[in-house]
Amino acid sequence: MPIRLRRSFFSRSVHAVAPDLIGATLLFNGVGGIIVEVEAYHHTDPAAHSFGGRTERNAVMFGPPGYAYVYRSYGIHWCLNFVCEPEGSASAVLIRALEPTRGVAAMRRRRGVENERLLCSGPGRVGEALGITAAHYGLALDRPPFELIARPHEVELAVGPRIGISKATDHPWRYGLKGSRFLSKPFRG
DNA sequence: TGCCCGATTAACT
DNA sequence: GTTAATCGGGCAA
Repeated sequence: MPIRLRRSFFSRSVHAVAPDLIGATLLFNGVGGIIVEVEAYHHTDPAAHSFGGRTERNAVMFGPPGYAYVYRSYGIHWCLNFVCEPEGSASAVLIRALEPTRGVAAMRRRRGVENERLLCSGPGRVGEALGITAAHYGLALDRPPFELIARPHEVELAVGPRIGISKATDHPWRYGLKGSRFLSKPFRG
């Protein structure tokens, strides 16, 4: 029987939650797959959206853990984060890539691509494949339309520096499923 | 109000 | 490897 992740799963340091999400399954309205790549962001980290303090955009990061932080990226894409740690720490995990397992036809339709490897291999692609928008900002992760299922067994992790940022680039806070072909980019080494 | 730039992607050369 | 697309957040004025 699959075990659902509870709210308490997110009541830990973002640096503990992020690697533990690799191998878990993320579904949104029954569509999604296995989380194969994430990045951790904390408000003491200059690369985090919460670094400059609370604003309208990042407000949910300053609230209790276990909720969705959704933001618009480059005016084009919607990216999904899971808020972590005790209330007020303003940290979150960016969901960067999934291995598609459920609702693949729906994801192909939304993305307009056939190649399964390209359906969810990047944060903007995950948002588009799952149909995430600003309407889902602040939703609880332990209730529909979200469903999170614990990984059934331990996995081998890949760790490296985060992608696409210009500040705090040397922290190894990107985590992936070692050897997965669904990563947004390969891990070095 | 205006300006700069970004936790990106796809389509180029 | 390079670049356009596209727009809201954040900050200076």
